[in-house]
Amino acid sequence: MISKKTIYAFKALIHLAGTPSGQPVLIADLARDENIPKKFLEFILLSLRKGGLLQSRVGKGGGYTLALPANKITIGSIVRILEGDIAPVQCLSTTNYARCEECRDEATCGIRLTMTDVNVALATVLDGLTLADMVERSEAARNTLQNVVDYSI
Amino acid sequence: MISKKTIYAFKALIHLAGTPSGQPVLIADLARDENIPKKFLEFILLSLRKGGLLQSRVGKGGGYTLALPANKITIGSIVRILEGDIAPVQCLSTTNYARCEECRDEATCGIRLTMTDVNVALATVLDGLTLADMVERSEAARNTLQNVVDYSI
DNA sequence: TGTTATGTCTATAGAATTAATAGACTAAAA
DNA sequence: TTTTAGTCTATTAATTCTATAGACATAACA
Repeated sequence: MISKKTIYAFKALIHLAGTPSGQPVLIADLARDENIPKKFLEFILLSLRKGGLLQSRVGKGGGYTLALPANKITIGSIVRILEGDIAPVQCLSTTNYARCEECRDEATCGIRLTMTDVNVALATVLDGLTLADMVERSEAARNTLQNVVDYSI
Repeated sequence: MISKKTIYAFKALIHLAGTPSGQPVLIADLARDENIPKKFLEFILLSLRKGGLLQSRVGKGGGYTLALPANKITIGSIVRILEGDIAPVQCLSTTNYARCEECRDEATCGIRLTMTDVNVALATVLDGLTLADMVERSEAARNTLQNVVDYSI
């Protein structure tokens, strides 16, 4: 289950992706519009910036903008930055590897050998989806619904 | 990331799958052999029994056995019992659905529309793997390693 | 029948993680 | 040099996860 922190990040990124490019958005505005606790959002945006997904400018006229086009920002990269990892077991993590406490032998651990498949499946789907997908799918759904409404009038 | 509870469940189930069929295993033995806190394991085994994956018998000669052959026990079913769910967002859960707090409109939520793919990928891989895979892959790895050792002598 | 073995159940305590807040600091612009 | 806005470090609050305790119920067997 994805944490609230990551959901907040998605919301903020979607908001930024929908802002005319170059126009910085203030943390305060983002927090208000998306209903995210401001201080918590600060921390999230900072993580995303350090992760290379956002750019910021301080001072008047400052704020946050995407550092890349939305279709270059994968959902996987967002999750990795905020959840620390994607792997279902830490002994499978590349970014955050740790041996499992009581693992007698990693090479023959049935849990690990099976979770590898899960890890690959997750990484594949998460790295195949981007912020642009989030925006586009939402728009597509809105349009479809709009048509339904139009017809029904 | 999978919880310790679920890892303990895997270990216990693998142990049971490796026990001659019909032979009940005591909680105490499982706890000792697999290095799992006994009371915690009690609770885990109880959950698995209520979930239909284990059978138990009380009294002398009692203990736990698998309720199904290992190749009929999917990893997905184990995870669902212990983690409550598989879905990355609760609004996508079938077993445990809940509307996301601040979701304005579920039908057009970009997060939800994207996480659907993740949900499907996860369910597919988890329901395609079984306890038997865990056991077999471990054995296969052991055999391979054994051969390497043999050759090197 | 009663004694022992074993799982069941409810409650609670402790630890770890996640979510949220506070306040001082730094950088940029006008 | 004043105002705006992000940065950083600490701390607190809430929640979830892990673990433990103890009384209870059930089955086997002498």
